[in-house]
Amino acid sequence: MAVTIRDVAKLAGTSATAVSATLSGSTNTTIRVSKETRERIYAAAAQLGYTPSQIAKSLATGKTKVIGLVLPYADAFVDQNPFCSEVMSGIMQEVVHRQYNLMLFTATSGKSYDQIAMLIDSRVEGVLLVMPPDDGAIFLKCEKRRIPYVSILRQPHEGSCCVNSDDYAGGVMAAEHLYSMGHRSVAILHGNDEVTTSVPRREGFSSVYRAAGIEPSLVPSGFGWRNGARSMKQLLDRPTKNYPTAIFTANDQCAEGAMRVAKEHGLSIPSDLSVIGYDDTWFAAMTQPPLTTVRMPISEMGHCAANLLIDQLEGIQPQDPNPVLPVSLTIRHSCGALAAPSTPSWGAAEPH
Amino acid sequence: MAVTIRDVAKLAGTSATAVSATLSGSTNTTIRVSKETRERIYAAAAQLGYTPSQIAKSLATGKTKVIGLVLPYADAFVDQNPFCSEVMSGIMQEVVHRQYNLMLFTATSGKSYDQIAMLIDSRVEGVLLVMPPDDGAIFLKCEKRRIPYVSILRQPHEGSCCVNSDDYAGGVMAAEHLYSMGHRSVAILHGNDEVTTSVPRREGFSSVYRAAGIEPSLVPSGFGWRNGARSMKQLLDRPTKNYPTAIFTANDQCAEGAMRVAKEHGLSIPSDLSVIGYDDTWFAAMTQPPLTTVRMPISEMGHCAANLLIDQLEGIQPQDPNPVLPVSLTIRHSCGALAAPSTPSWGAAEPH
DNA sequence: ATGAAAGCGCTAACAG
DNA sequence: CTGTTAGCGCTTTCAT
Repeated sequence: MAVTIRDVAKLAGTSATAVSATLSGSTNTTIRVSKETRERIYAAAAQLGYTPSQIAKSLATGKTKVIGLVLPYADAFVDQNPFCSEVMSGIMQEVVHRQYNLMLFTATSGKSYDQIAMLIDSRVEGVLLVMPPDDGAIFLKCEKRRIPYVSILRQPHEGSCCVNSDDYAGGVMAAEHLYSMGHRSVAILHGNDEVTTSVPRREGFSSVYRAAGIEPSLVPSGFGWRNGARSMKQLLDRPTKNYPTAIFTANDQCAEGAMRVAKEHGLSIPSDLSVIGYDDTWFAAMTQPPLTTVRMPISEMGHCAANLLIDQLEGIQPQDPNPVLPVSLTIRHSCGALAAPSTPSWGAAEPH
Repeated sequence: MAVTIRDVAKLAGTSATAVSATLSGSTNTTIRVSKETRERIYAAAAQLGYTPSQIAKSLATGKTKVIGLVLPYADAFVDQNPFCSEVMSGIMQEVVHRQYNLMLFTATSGKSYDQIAMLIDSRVEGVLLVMPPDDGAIFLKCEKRRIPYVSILRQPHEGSCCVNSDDYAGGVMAAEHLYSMGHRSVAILHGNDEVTTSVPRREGFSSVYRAAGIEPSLVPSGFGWRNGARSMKQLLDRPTKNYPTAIFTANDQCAEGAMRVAKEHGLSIPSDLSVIGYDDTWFAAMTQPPLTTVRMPISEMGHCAANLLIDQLEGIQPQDPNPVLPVSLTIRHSCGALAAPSTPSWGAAEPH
């Protein structure tokens, strides 16, 4: 069928071994081939249009050069959020750079994250897990089969790498920004606690306000725009004097939903209400007004995770098994200084 | 190392052949095993925690059950457009449903679409090509190596499947919608001609207006919001009487850019300007006002392409090698009837 | 109904 | 420097 290493060897008048050593570029062999035979081998290979069978190579070496990427499936998160594309993009960069391949596993509507575990087989040397469920069956599988894995967005666990960004610092940054602009009555539209990022973000945010004796108002929300819209409606159902002057949202989509409702309600942003998002995916620049948001280094996290995993596969000890990447603040136009410090009409801080 | 078929055979007191036949579920063998041995095999396999080596299986059978997905890389298109996520999602659905696996190949910033061709090897039984360059080296490679492929968004070519949606009809729908609302002076912010969808869309659109003796004004634009913004600025540089009352844009992002500029310029949408987008990704519902847009059945196209490819791999002749999926119109709030038919102040049709 | 043996295409010891 | 030999783990005739 296909042209094999032996066909090449025959044409070049040499052995399969020589061809293998020459063409596979494996360094650690004792095999050496003279320049001349090498030339003949190249020529023969070219003439025959030889392409090595990665499968046979994998079977022989036990290495596949393939890593698996497991993506979650949670409607709003995956479907309406550029997050996954962006991590994937970061991962891809690194994967091609280090000469690996990516195999994709997604929890589609039919299959849950755990069912995917079943699909991971010997073809995959290691896996990248994005937002894995904390108690996922997938971990057991990987451990039993001794498949290394690196998680993205997961609480650090003993004996495995987890790549995160500094959510607490992100919350702090957001709070400091709002506080410095004079906002004293603020609300947090936060994601649910199962998502690892939710708690530290709101803790970081709250810590700043608490230091000033203010307790931000907590509004359960989520990572889709509908969540933001719903939460904003709740906020607007309060008596006017309890309106916050600024809100810190679960992510950019949530911010959009909240802003939309606020605008429909006649508030203008940022003069009546400041809104700060989270993530800073491309979408953040698309809102109206463009969103001031905490930038999570998403593609960098992808890079980092891929690197960590491949290092592990190649026996390199990771410097830091649980890197926490820094976040930053991207200032656009959704936050503004409080209209006039003399007019605290919009509401006062909610006492603890 | 790993537990093999022979370990299972030994424990079950039978041969590798029997185990293979039992566990691989291959139908077309002459091998039969009695219920009893089968039981013992299952038990042994379970006890040992046996998992078959797909690699060895692939080497033996010549089938890998893996298809490759090749994604393009064009900044605005991939980075700021949910299109890729949505096709991928459609593809994944079908791929897992038909028990295949997906291997990802992306043109990252470093590698062009054609360089990716080099990476496609025997591990992949077939490939899915999204928006391939029309003269891509990848086609030659696939043909030489006899790897079946199916393209998404490519002009139909002899001897290969191309999945498209009905761009011409999409243009017609958009035009009819605007025309029926009274718009007589319209502009098309179109994508560049290299992208296969661009021409039929604007042809379909124009055909409707031409039938009424009106030639839409053509403004070169593109698939990113910046393109839309730039084109809108150009439009606004015209003398006021030449302003169109409605525009048909390259896609939803382009529409957003155009709307933003229009709004900044003091126009309100849709009362001063109607805007119609294309694609209807989730983003279309996020704009302000929410966008009326032509819905391209993106994930369906993914489904369709995956199906076509897998059919081919399994020797099933495709009904239609070049399916054209229907589009539809999603009406939101960016288009409105012309203010008053008696006030054609905004401009008149541009004569051909 | 079952097993032995011969590969799939490649790599890696080991001998020359 | 180079070739021979023996697998990697599975499937598949072909005998039994």
